Amino acid sequence: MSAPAIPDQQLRPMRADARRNHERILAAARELFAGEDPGVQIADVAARAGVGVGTVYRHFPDKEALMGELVRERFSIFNTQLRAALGDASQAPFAALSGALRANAEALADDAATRYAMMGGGERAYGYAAAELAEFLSLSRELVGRAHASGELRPDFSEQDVPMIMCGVCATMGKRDAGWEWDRHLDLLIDGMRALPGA
Amino acid sequence: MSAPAIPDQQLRPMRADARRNHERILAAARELFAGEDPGVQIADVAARAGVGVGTVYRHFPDKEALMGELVRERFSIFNTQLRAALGDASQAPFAALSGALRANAEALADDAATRYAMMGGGERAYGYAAAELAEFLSLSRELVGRAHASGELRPDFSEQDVPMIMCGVCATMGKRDAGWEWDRHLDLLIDGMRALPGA
DNA sequence: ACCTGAACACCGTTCAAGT
DNA sequence: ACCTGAACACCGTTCAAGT
Repeated sequence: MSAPAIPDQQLRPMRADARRNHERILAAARELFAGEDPGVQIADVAARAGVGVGTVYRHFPDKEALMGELVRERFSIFNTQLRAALGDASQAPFAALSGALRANAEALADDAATRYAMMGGGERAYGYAAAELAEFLSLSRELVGRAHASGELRPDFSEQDVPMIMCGVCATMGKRDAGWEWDRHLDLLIDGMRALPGA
Repeated sequence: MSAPAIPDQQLRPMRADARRNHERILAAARELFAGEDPGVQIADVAARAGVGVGTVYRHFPDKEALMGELVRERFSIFNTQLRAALGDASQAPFAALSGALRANAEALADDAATRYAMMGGGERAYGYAAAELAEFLSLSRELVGRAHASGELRPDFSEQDVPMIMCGVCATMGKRDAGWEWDRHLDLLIDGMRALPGA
């Protein structure tokens, strides 16, 4: 067996300097991916992190893996939000679902680096987040099921529509001079999710 | 003055062989961009078109310009569709707007190459389509205005929301194993666009 | 006028040498 | 164990030579 793809997840703890470098590389990637320049290079990330390029490749097998780690961490935070919505008994089921969508969208709107990774990392970047994606769908399924049971959600809405909505809204965030607002985009979608009053 | 960015639009007509090469390059790009491989190279496009790489660069100043031309042609077709919707007196205004959205989305769903150009061409690719984008917004404004006048459209909907919706739906098309359907995405948005019955 | 493709420049990735 | 950065490979782009 070769080294794990993401040393962060390996069984034995990393040496102190390696752990520090790992965090510095991720922090540098977040700073640079969030910037204006769409052509961020691994050498830039290494320089910003204060390490050699080889060290970046020791921690992340390729550029997509570095982006994939940002995606993975973001879905982990999404899942925390979905669990909070499931655990909050004070909200009606539809409000819990739509509120979780909005909270996740707001977090993503503030995180240009992860949007960069999500939009530009290719399919393989999502592969690194497979476990978190499966958990995301599972939690979505529970929230959607409750909202169906309460009759507030349109009958044909499925848990797959939760990531679909996040993907669509994410694509419209942070476009310069586009002239639109992502939160109104989400308003349209959430209103479209409601069960028809007469049905 | 240097040569125009897109020879297709220059004042004097191209020589017959140049025109044929121009079309062959675009056809090759469409075929390759629509394929599975996300890393299409200019050398691949040139080989498929049966020309040298220098010929590709003679017709398109860089890779983004080649993608931009696909975006430009697509918005030109979008505009034809919007004009048809405006000219069809048999439809109610909301149906004309939502029908045009759906027709354009269906066309885009069948055109993976242009989706590739739209998602991966960067902001500059849209610069090549500036005139068509302005026309798209102008036509959208008229369709949206009519639907507001008839009271069927939610009051805060603006013409900027038309490209926003197209962008969001486009981002969810053609994802392998994503488990969702773009046409249901559009259903949600169109239902969210309706004015509230009680308002 | 336009075409060609070898040459150049740039950037992702590797790996031999170092600590 | 981990780090470094020169070297390599690949691909976008240019340009001198050709038709």
